[in-house]
Amino acid sequence: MDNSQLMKGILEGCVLSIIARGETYGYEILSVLEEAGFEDTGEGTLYPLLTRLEKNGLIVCRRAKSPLGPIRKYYSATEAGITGLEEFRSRYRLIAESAEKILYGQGGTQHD
Amino acid sequence: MDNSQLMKGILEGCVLSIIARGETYGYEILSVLEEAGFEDTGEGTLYPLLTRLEKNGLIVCRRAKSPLGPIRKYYSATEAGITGLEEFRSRYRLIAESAEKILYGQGGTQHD
DNA sequence: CACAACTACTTTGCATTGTCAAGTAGCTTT
DNA sequence: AAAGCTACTTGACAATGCAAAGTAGTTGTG
Repeated sequence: MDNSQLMKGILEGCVLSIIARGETYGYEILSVLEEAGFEDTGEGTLYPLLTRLEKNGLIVCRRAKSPLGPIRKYYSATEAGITGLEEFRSRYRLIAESAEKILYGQGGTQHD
Repeated sequence: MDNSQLMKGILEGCVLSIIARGETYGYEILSVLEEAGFEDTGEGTLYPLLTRLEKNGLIVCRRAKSPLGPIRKYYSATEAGITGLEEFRSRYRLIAESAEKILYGQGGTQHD
C-alpha cells in the first residue's frame, strides 16, 4: 500500500488551489507541492492533471517565453475554477471529517 | 469531478480502523461508514476492499451464522493490521496536513 | 558550430481502486 | 412456495497517480 491511492483527487484540488493564488506554471507548481509536503509528485502526474483542469474549464493557459528555457505555459484559474475550488474544499472537508472521525474517534482516541 | 477520487485509499484506512475497534462484518461496516458520513459507499466498494485487506494479511475473517440471514463473515484486525493502521494514520495525516496547507493556507483560510 | 546540460512540457502505458450492476444464497413471513 | 430481506460475490468500467521516455528551447564549453 503506497501513497498513490491517498493522493488521488486530493492533488487535483491542491493544484487548482495553487493556481488560484496567482498565475503560475508547471515547474513552479511542482516546487510548491514539494515544499508543502507532496514530495514525490512527478511531471507525469502534474502535467496530465493540468491538462485535465484546463479541459474542464477550471483553468486557462497562456504561453510565454521563459527567461531560461523553452516556452512556459502559465496557468490561471477561471471563475469556474474558483467555484470548483470552493466545492472541492467543501467536499474535501466533509470527507476529511468523516475519515478523522473514524480514524481517530470522536473524542475517545487520544492521538499525540 | 466526483467524490470517488477523493475516496480512494482513504476508505481502506477507515474500514481497517473500524475493524480494528472490534470484530464486525460487511453490512455493519457499511452502516458505520454511512453514519460517519461516507453515505454513498456501496457493497461493490466495500466487499472487494475487505478481500484486499484480508489478502494483504491486515484482517482475518471467520464465518459464523447470522441470527437473521445467511452466513456472515466476521472480520478482525491482525497485528499486521494494527501496525498498518498506524502507518496509514501517519501517512494520512501527512497528506492531510500538506493538503490543508495548500487548500486553506498556512495561517488562515482567507488570503486575498 | 557541435555537443552536453539544463529547463519545461508531452505522451504512452500500466496498476490500483471506487462504482454500477447483476448474481448467489440463506432465512423469515405470508 | 413465493416474496422480501440479509449478506456476500463477481464482472466490467472509468478515473488517476506514476514511471519512463520523448520533444524542444536555451546556455555554456570546446
